[in-house]
Formats: sequence, structure tokens, C-alpha cells
Amino acid sequence: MARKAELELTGELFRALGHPLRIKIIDFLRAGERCVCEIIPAVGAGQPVVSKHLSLLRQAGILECRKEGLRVIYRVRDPAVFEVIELSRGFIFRRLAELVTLAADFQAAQERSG
Amino acid sequence: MARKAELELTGELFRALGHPLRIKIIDFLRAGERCVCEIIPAVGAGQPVVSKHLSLLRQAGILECRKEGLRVIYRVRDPAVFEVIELSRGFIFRRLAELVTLAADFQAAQERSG
DNA sequence: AGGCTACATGCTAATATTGTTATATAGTAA
DNA sequence: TTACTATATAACAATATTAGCATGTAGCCT
Repeated sequence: MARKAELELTGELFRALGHPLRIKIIDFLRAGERCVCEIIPAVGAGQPVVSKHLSLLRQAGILECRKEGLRVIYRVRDPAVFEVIELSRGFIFRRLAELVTLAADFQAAQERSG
Repeated sequence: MARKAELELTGELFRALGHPLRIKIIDFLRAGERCVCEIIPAVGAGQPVVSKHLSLLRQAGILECRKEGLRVIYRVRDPAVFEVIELSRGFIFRRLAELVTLAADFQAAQERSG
């Protein structure tokens, strides 16, 4: 039953994407590979925190890195990750739009009855 | 800064997808809406567990439900979720293929040196 | 009403995730 | 060697997630 392992792996991938800071890091790496000392100020978190999130993303197979002198340079392994995030954003925006419509309808109903 | 909220929402969505049982539930709902009593045996987990995961998926905006007599029938709200999962599977399979290649290379090198 | 079915929810223990602080490592330069 | 820089890791506390069990609720039937 390779099916179970596949579900596990899929779950792991989504969990790796399930943190705002990690999404932010991946977004920042859209422009290309970056060293940690660039990532840290870009995402606005402490060095050990960023380091651990980078490590997690690497273990999840989302990022890979190489050393260059003192620097460690990270990049996204597979651009499909960007597509996954884009699709998810589309999903979220559609949902937000629905909520806005609902809220507007509710407000209009309130004004009529009030 | 609506940017931060967007990152949060994206993270929440991925966390909602970050569990094998929840992926399994969504996969099962590919064929169309299903009541809880069909979902439970399909995913092979206990009733309260399934119920809680369904509730989480609903809160995340991934599923919606309606009552029909005693039954509660769930369905996927936005087919984009299926696409997100498909893309992720593609990502995972490519990564697995790389690992297989690495392992084969390693084994070949071992055999040459041993 | 009482009993039954299909779900949901509350509680608890186990486990996982996260941020912070302090420390370790690796590479550079003097 | 020493000192410094960039990054990783360890240890800890706080919080979140999860499964399992017990219980609650809502709708149907008699």
C-alpha cells in the first residue's frame, strides 16, 4: 500500500508550507537564490528562527542550499511550489470575495430592517 | 499591511491540508458530495476523529456541508483544492524520482568499490 | 413520550511545533 | 594562533495538534 506513504508525504509537504514565515521565505526566493543574511532582514525574524525554518524547508525538499565562503545560499528546488502557492492564493481570494459579498448583503439587510 | 493577513491565511490553508487523513477525505470527495457515514468507512478512522477533521476542513473553507435528514453531506467548496493537491503530488513524485536515482547511483558506486 | 441513528463536541493525555536564548561550527582574515 | 562573521544547533518553555473516549444533540420513527 504505497497509497498511505503518498498521503503522508503530501501531508508533510503541506505542513512544511503551513507557516506564514515559510511562505514569506519562499516568496522572497521567487526572484532567485539568496543567502541567509539577505533572507533574515527580508522576512524580519530572528536569525535562529529563520535558520530553523530554512532547515525545515530543506528537509521537506522544498529548498536546497550550497555554501559559498561564509554564506549559505538557498533556492527553491522545484518551481511547482510557486504554482502551489499561487493556486492557494487564488482559492483564498475567492473565499474572501464571497465573505465580502455576504457581509455586504448582511449590512444591506440590516439597513433595511433598522 | 494586508500582506501579513494574506500570509497568515495561506499558512492556515496549508496547515488544514497538512494531515494525511484530511488529504484522504478530500480525495474521497473528488467523486462528489458524500455523507459522513460514507466518509468514515472510506477513510478508516473513528467517527469522532473524522468528524473533527471534517469540522476543521469546513472552518478552513475547504469543505461545506448541508443536512439531509439525519445525514450530513459534505463537499469540496472550490475545485482549486484538487489542483493544489495534484500539483503537490507532482512535486512529490519528482522528488521521489530524484531520490531513487540517487539511491541507484549510490548502490552502483558501492558495487564497484566493494 | 421513548428509542434509535447520524453527527458533533468536550475532555484528557500524548505528541508536535514554535520562539527565545545560549552555544557551537565553519570559514575568513590578521 | 586569535578574532571575527555567517550560520546552525541545543535546550527550554509555551502553545498547538491529535486521537480516543465519553457524552451531547438533532432528526426520524413508533
